[in-house]
Amino acid sequence: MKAVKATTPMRRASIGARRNPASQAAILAAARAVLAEEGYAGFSIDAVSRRAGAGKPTIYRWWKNRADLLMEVYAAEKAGIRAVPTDDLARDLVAHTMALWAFWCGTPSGRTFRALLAEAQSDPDALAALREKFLPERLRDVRGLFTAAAARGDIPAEEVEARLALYIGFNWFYVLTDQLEAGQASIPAAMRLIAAPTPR
Amino acid sequence: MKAVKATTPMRRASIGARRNPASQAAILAAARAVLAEEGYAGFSIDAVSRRAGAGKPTIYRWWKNRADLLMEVYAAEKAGIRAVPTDDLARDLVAHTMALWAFWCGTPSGRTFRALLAEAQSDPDALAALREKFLPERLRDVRGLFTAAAARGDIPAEEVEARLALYIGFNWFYVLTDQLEAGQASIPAAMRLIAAPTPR
DNA sequence: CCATAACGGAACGTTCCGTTTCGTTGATAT
DNA sequence: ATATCAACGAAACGGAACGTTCCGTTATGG
Repeated sequence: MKAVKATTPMRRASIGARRNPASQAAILAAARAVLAEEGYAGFSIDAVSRRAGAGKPTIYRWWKNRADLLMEVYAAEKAGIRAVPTDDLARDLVAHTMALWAFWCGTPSGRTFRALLAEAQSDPDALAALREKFLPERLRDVRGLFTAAAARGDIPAEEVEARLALYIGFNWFYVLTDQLEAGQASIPAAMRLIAAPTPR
Repeated sequence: MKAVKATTPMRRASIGARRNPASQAAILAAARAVLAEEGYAGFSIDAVSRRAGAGKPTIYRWWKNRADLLMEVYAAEKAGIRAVPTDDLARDLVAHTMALWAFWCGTPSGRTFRALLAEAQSDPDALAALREKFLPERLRDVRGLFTAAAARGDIPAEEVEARLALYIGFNWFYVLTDQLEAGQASIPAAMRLIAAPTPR
């Protein structure tokens, strides 16, 4: 008789001469879980591979490196945090910031984001991808808040970049120091300054 | 006959039953050099050890881990970038920011700082040290600029934290994305906003 | 029906961590 | 004078992770 249950019951074998989307999904889910439970320190390809019940070659068949996987984990998690401008930039920024921080705190995404930024400091390719692809995509909406305000004449158009940098940096500071909870009190004042009408 | 030049000529041997400050200096210099030439990616204890001509145990005799070494490298490099308040917060901030960015660009310190922030994302001890010791020390001066402005009544005292966070984040954003050069143009506008007089 | 390619698993060689062991060195205490 | 002691550089350790390469299995598509 053939070996009883020679293969583990839930094994996700080949589906033929093409990549199995179930593997991709399982790997993404495993990466999420590892980041949620272990943080960036425990996030290793081996750990994800083990957890997903997938071989490492399968991971590298879908993503070219760790940073690439991290970015897709983040993108996949990012629920539809949309930001549509009203007529009050400060109010829009406060609302978006609260939603973003809740997203960072309530999902593994905060940790994913921190891992991403850390990875970009040691991997030039990751930094380039972050700067030229990831950030522009992620910041499209919030940039829209500023350009809309500039279009209304509420802020000078030539200050959009500076104000956007202030906004991004503010968020990064709190997430990178793991002080999102304690920093919430600073949000309204900070957003009021960032959204301040053109002075003088 | 005994082996001619059995020991390398420049070897830095023991100086007796006490730690050799020359070793510490050599290690710090080597760490600087590695960071300058290889960046965070090439910064390994092994590389520093090789470059310094020092044994790894000697490194760990002086510093308890990589993050600890990184922080001392940064502290050792940090020339006296002092910030003494005048009567104009915006002007003080612009001046300090220009000096800081020049320091980050003109020395390995920018890379050291990025390495430090990255290290803190995977090492909880490093994050705690960053938050509770490194940052308060490094930010004492710039915090002084804000409290002085608050004392003058130029900004509300209860907004010091929010404005400081805006300031720190602004710098972090540009250094972490390696955009210090391109971002200089944003400094004046950003500092004007951060230093804006209490609204209304 | 057979070539193809992705699958999970295992092992590869490399790199790095932080630690241990070793023989050597030289200031200090006896 | 000499024994003690701790730090020194070098080398090697065990463990972990990287990214890659094989392997036998699987099932599709030509």
